[in-house]
Amino acid sequence: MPATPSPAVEDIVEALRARGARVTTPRRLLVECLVRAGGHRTAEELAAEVRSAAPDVHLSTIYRNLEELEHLGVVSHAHLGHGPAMYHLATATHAHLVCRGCGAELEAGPELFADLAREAMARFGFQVEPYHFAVVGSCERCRRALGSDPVP
Amino acid sequence: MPATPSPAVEDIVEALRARGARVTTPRRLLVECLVRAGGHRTAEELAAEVRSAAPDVHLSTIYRNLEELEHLGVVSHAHLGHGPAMYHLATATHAHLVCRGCGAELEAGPELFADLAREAMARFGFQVEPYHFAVVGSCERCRRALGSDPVP
DNA sequence: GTAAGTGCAAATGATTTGCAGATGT
DNA sequence: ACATCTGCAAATCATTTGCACTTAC
Repeated sequence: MPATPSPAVEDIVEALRARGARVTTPRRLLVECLVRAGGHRTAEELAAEVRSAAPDVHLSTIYRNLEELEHLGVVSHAHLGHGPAMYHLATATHAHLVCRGCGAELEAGPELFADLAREAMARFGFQVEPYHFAVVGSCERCRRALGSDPVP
Repeated sequence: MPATPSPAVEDIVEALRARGARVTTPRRLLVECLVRAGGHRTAEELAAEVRSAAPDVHLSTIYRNLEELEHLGVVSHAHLGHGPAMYHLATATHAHLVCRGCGAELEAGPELFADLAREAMARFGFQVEPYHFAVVGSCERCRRALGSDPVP
């Protein structure tokens, strides 16, 4: 009973079918969750959301489908810290600044990495994808709280 | 029987003692390994090296000591991919570019992140430590091999 | 002597895998 | 029909923790 089948959902389902993959209930529900979520979710969170519509869907099914969708290029995942990976639509890709002190996450667009990307390409022929891992550091508040780092 | 007690080892051992920590055999051996290694090592690799001198040292002891040394500021660790964490002396800190295709690692100095760091500070008051996670991307060879990415 | 450190075994958390049965096409 | 998917249980991998025993100081 999902109210409004988002257009994006149909596009993705279509891509799955085109690939010869089958469109099953758990798979469709997962895609709907990802589209509805917008931002990033852990596999466990996605499983919980999917289960609210189909209680028997197993975590391993979520992982298998996320992997499938990742191969398809529809989904990607990022590691924001020591916890579980975060999954999101490839279209919602963005970099993260994560504070080591309080865990706060800041989102940043690709511009932040423009210079880094250019340098890496010029010096190493290396094409940066700055989205897979977070950039760790400390936010203003935490630096003040600790007071240990004399800001350069 | 370690041949030449590196000066750095003694400095670190001294710092441990100053902190009230005890200087045990596994601890001293671990510090020696880290100094000798220069580059990064997994906990498992360090355990293997330590065991060649003291066979009963347990992995958990290695982890506990790495944590201790990290609190002391002597050691830090980085995540270069989906495998285990890499540990190294804090003085040997550097950023990594890891190729998603072939796993090749390139080391880069802090200059690569100068612009990113400045921007993050200016825009978010966020102090970047670009060493905890690798920067993922693809090296020239892999991009050519796949041929899929028309380089911009 | 005594608290910090150690070895071991068992727990944890995230993710993966093998397999028998269910299901989309 | 038949391969693909799924649910489940068990395995794996990196890391952590509880506990009784050692050891540095």
